[in-house]
Amino acid sequence: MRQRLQTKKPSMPRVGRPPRSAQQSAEVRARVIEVARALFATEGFEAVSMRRIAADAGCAPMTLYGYFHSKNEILRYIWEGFFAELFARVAAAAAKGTAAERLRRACNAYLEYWLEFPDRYRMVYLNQDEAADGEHYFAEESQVAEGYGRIRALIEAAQTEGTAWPGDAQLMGETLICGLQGIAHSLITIPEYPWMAAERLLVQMLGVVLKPKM
Amino acid sequence: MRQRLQTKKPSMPRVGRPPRSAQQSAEVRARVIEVARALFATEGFEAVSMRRIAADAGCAPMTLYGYFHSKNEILRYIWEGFFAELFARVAAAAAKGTAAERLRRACNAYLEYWLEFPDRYRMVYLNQDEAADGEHYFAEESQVAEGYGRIRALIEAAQTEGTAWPGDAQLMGETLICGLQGIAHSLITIPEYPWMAAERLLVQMLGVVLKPKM
DNA sequence: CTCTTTTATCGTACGCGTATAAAATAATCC
DNA sequence: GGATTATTTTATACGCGTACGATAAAAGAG
Repeated sequence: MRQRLQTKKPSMPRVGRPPRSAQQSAEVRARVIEVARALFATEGFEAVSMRRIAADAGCAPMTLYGYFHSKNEILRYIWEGFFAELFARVAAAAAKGTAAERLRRACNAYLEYWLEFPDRYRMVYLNQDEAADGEHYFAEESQVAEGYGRIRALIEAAQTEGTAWPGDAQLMGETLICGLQGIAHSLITIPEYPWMAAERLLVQMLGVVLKPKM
Repeated sequence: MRQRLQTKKPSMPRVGRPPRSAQQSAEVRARVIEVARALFATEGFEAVSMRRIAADAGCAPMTLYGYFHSKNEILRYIWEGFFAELFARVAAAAAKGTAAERLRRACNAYLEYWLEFPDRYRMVYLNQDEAADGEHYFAEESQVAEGYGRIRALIEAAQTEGTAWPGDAQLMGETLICGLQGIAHSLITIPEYPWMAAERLLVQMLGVVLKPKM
């Protein structure tokens, strides 16, 4: 009943078909992700089936499950592209100027990105499923936590500039992020309500951090 | 090929099985909604199938579609109960005190409701489908628009009190609502991030409207 | 080569939401 | 009483995500 003892690492079988190399896996995954990205972009996430992705990728539907846990995990890989573009825009917007101006423009770029691509917003933020154990999550590590940190740094710089209110920069940053998120969410998911213009809401929201302009 | 001319109102057939009375429709709908509400509350929206609702309601699955356009429309009827409880709590919280205190407590009650029932939040705000023509939407009419109006009135009262910043009360109200929504959304959908306490985020967010306390 | 073992791929099947069309029902007309 | 007709109810079927088990493939062992 006991597993056969191995001479090398624990559970390294010496016989049998070898598992895919990391490179093979990465290649297949990359092809599937690219196929899925193109389909989702033109037809939308819900409208594209795993059968369709498999057909375009040249394999059987269930083969995809050897590389991804679920359709949603494929989507989560595609988020990376969204966030990369988003953060590139935000970084470009916040490249120069006073700390207050950089913060203002960064927030504006953030908001404009989601309002320009509401379908992407829905794919990311109206996603019901939460990642199961071992799924690719694309959580705080990498870009997102880094972006949050930059917000806080900008707030601290604005505070030393005298253009931001004094107070806990972390708290102010999280509040601002929630506020931006709420503006995007409300305008995108309740479009039938006659919201004020996003720029005006943003200016008002920035009041949690920045003192009013002269 | 032409329809037969009718003597009474246009398209009032005089023969054939008569349509359900409004009361019959209402009774069946109410029973289905109650059955669905109970099931959704214990098992969650996704986990409950139309077949299951139909079995509990004592009809064939497709019969439900004579009374509702979709599973999501059933859910939208159930929202009404959520919002009724929410607004009752908000109204109770805002019953007495200065305008600033009432606003603060109303916002706190709003936020606490969703944080206490995150599943309800997800059912309402992570809902992908938008209502098709003719579906029961539960949109601004009734309670929600009324709630928004009350927020604005409280802000105006706080302005005359001198406890709120001057400015466009409508703009400030929408910004505050977006901010509350964003706090709820972020804390509920990204629970793995170490957010600051909701009360602190709320106090900070109220800064878009209220002057700091002494 | 064949046998064994491990992994990769895929065919089949389940329950889902719901479109469609057949069946049942309830009324009037003759 | 049929026969007709408008409406309600339901049986069937489709494509979906994916669990499960069968099959194919790739390696060492003999």
